[in-house]
Amino acid sequence: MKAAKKPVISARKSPRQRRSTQLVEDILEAATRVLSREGAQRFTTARVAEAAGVSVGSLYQYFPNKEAILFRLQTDEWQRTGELLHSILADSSLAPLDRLRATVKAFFLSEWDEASLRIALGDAALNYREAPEVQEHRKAGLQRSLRFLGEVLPNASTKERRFAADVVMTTLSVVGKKVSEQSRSKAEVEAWSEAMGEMLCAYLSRLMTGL
Amino acid sequence: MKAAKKPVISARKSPRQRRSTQLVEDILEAATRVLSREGAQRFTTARVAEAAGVSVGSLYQYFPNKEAILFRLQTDEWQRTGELLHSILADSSLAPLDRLRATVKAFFLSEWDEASLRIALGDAALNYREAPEVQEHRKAGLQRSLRFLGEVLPNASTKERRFAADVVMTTLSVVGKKVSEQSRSKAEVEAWSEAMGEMLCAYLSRLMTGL
DNA sequence: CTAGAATACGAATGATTCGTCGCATTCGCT
DNA sequence: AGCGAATGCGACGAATCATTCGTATTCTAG
Repeated sequence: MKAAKKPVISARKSPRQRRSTQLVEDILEAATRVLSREGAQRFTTARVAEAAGVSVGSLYQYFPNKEAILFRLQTDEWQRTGELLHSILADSSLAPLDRLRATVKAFFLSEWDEASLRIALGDAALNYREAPEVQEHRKAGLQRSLRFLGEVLPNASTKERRFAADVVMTTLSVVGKKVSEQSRSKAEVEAWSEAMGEMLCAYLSRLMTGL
Repeated sequence: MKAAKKPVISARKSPRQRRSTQLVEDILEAATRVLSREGAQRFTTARVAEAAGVSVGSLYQYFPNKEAILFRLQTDEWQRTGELLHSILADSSLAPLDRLRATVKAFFLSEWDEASLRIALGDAALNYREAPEVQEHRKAGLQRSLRFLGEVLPNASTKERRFAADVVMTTLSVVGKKVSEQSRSKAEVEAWSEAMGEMLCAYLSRLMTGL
């Protein structure tokens, strides 16, 4: 794979007047619609602009390129899901492993009911896979799950906990994605979420006793 | 996602003379090189043809379109890996769960040492995700793993075994892909393969006792 | 009210790519 | 050798896109 030119992914300039603020919102909303309805392949600046009732030129006033729009959508999505999951994982009214099960279920259902958007976002992510911004978000997500693992594996070293967190979170996200990709019924998704919940709990249980 | 025009993925015509047989081989070999070196994004018929020392026109004599070449590469890959994994999973000189561990390890290492090709093939797969041919291969792979699950879960119903096989195989393949995507050292990949081996074994063990 | 800044527009540009078609060359066979 | 079929060629048409830039419109401060 040859080195590609470095992509700019951050925003171009901030809106200063009210109309332009609205314009950026319109663009993001339209981008979501286009992405979810047409798929990553057909996500083009022209289509987004049209769906937003805005001209391409205006779009480029606030986003340096197409990827920036996609990355923004992805970031917002990560934000939302991250908060959802973390709130469940931190809820101390349940036993730790039950929290994990609940988290898995919530995640799978959330992926499921926005499947077309999530799938398209995933497809689009190929374009900025190696961007440092992505690594940042990944690390941040891992960080947040570390508190939970401290609870479950109090005797493990930090390194071991980091690794376990990585394994659990990666498995969760990647299987969740795959499952929602194969458009299944809600019942099937729930069955999968239970299976994965059990699998992850079984793994952690083994680590708990085995360390 | 709007419906796209149906893609033709099978071969166009079979070579009849020796030179054309050679030509097809050259094309496939070149396609592998291009895909692995340039990535899915830059995989174009022109580049493949040039790398093969062949004209685009000739290429289109034997492949109806670009996807057909990619799908052929993917199929060959599946064939090889499928056989590798199945041979390990069926080797009765080891305890079942140890066979599973060995399978996981073999799979992860195999993904790892051809990472750039596997990644690019995965990226390219977006274009024919829903093609029936893909489902076929998926089903076939699942089928082969069922014998193993019969050994491990003799008391489970066929339905339960099918589901468990799906869960295990999906998790395996999808995590393996992700891990090799984040170009890691061989040692890291081995650590992951052990972790996933343990995770899958822990899951199956729980099913064995829980049913 | 008005000037100048901010914003919006969208046609034009340049780059890529897929797949085809008419013609040239080579092969296999008698 | 010589004929018809198979094979190989690569310029070309058509399509799609990302991004820019000159111009028009709208806002805001004074």
